[in-house]
Amino acid sequence: MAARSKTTILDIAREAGVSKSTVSLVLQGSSLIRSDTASKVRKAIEETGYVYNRGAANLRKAYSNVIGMVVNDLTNPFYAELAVGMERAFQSASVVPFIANTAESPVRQEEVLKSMLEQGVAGLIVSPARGTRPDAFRQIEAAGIPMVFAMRRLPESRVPVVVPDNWRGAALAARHLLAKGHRRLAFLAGSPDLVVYRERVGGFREACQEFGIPASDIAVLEGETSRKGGMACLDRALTAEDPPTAALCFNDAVAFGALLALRRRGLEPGRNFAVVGFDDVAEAEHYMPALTSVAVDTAGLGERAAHMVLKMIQSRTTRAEDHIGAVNLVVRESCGPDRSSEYDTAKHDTPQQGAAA
Amino acid sequence: MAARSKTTILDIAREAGVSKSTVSLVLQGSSLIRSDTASKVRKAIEETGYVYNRGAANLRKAYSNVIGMVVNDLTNPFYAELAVGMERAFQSASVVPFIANTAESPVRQEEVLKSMLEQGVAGLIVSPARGTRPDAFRQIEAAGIPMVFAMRRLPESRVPVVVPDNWRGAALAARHLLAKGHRRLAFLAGSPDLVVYRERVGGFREACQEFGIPASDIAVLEGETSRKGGMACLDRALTAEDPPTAALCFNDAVAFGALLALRRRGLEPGRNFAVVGFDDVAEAEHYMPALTSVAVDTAGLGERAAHMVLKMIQSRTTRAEDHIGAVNLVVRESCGPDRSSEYDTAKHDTPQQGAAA
DNA sequence: CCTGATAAATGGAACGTTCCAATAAATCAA
DNA sequence: TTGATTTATTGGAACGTTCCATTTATCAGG
Repeated sequence: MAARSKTTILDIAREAGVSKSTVSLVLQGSSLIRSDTASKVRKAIEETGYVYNRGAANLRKAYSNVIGMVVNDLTNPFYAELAVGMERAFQSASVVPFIANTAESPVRQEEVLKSMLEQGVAGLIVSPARGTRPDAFRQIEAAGIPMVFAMRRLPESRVPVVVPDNWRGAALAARHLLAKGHRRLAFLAGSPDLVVYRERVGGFREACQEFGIPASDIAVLEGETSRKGGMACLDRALTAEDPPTAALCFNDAVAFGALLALRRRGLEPGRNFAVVGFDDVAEAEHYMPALTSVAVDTAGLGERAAHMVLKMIQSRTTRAEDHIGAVNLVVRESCGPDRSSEYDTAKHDTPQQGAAA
Repeated sequence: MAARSKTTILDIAREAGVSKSTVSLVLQGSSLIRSDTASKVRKAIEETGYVYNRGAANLRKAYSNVIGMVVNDLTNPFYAELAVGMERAFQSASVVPFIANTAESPVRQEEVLKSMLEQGVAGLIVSPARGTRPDAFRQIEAAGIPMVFAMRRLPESRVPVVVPDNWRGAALAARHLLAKGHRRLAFLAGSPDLVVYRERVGGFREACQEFGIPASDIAVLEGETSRKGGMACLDRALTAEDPPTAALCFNDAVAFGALLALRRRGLEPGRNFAVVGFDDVAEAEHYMPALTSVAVDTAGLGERAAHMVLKMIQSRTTRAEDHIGAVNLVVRESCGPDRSSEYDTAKHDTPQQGAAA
């Protein structure tokens, strides 16, 4: 049914009675072309249903307008939000981001990266999958393609990163709990193969030390960083001989799981046990109880990463300075700051700006 | 720092002491090449850090291995899940899906589609943005590119669709509420510019009619299809002179909003007011109270859509039969099926399979 | 050792664009 | 009117691949 012959620049040149070069110039919006010829050409383009072949163009031009965005878990609203922030930045730069999901699989990640390379992306924003080998990006670096890591960093990598101030965020959260009088604390879920984890646990430990909490009174429990993992970790924490009274969770998903597990045990989050999350996803505000969490301005970080890679492309460099994003603790109800547990209008978060490290 | 000269097929031909044609053949895994020459070539590829230029290849081949996936709202976990289902299907077909987000903007959608066309996608899976004009896909259809709509359909379109059985799902849910004795019902959020909406409201009305409910006793309230919209709609519903006792929500996000609004008013969802959602996102099971919802097998539909477009590409057609996915009602706690409101171990959902229409 | 067949490798044209150098057309100063 | 300038337009050679038609190497069978 469809006329499956492709129209090229030559067809529309013939149609408009000009040369292919003229058409090309028009396509690029050159000012060298008289405006009446230009509109003649544009009309022909309109009529023939011509579609520009970017592959052919890139062959000659050696730079493209697509930027790859590789994320490790799209179903996590956190990463979706990151992606949205990036798109916002790209839109005004007339580049198109193509998103691909690795589902936390290094193998899949390799495929995806290869495909993006082959497609000729101008730059890359990557949130590396867990368990990524150090040499996974060798080829990209060799090709000199600008790349930045977002939200996650690799141990020994020279690739610039855009991450929140994990250490400070965790310390902030822990101090909040300590200031409320808690003396036996737990850190729930995550595992040390992620640098983020080490940073967050580091901040957590530091704050505990400041308050003179003996190491024996803090429990750091590894586990899956999901709702399920949170439930499991909390259960594990509470079965200890001398259980903690408060927990800092690796991220909000874990925190939601912890809250759920508390309820299941007949404990009331906020009153009997304090919970703090990390990331401050949109849902945190609307949870029951509303979750106290470390806000990292996800979309802002995404935007930042986008600008970074854009600038790198422009200045044809593969290096840039790391950006450590400010964080701040958004206090809501899950630590029971006020002893009332009414479901009144959630107090509006007034993000007191935190300084970057 | 980086050696910014690109290696081509000729470079590796020289390196391996063969012709470019041979290299090309090796790249395609042809059996015409003796295995020792092949491995010689592969070694050269390895050493030089060569990256295949798919743009150049497509120029000659006129078919590509990328499929575009255009979704209207990535931050909705529902669509993210859809995307994941699609990826699963594509992975085994060695095609790479590139995801782009339109954020419900027809303008952005146009840009994104144009870009994908230019990039030479072999096929397209689209969940159209709200307010998409009927001729938005004219160019794609003219180009004869296989396309399927997922989750949403356009009023007068011949493009094949993969959607859940919205009508039946809504009817199922409404009957559930009616069977529980509710006689004043509301349908919350959404608006008639979406075909999905009309289908769901249709099923809802049909069920009410079956039970002989007068039209004056059912309230259909339009509104934003978000948590916020849900809260607003519920508030609106309850201020009516003779308020409903149960609501079917356009989707789960709306339902979560409705539950929240109930709590804010001091009402207990499940006991004082029944709420049913639609889509059954992962979160529904873990909510408090666990949300009764119409399950649509999102990932399955995504997979289905992927296979559909794959098949269309293979058979070079632009037509296919619509797929209407089976739905079933997952009964949890938000309609208070049992009058106990304990937070005990959530009853495990036993999805009694519903037949397709 | 040759013949014919088969297997393996190759050169060249094409794909649709951009860009440079060159030409043609329009404009201007004298 | 003419040459000098400026403004518009154009052909042709790339870009990195595939694929067809050839050429060259390999191998049986006589």
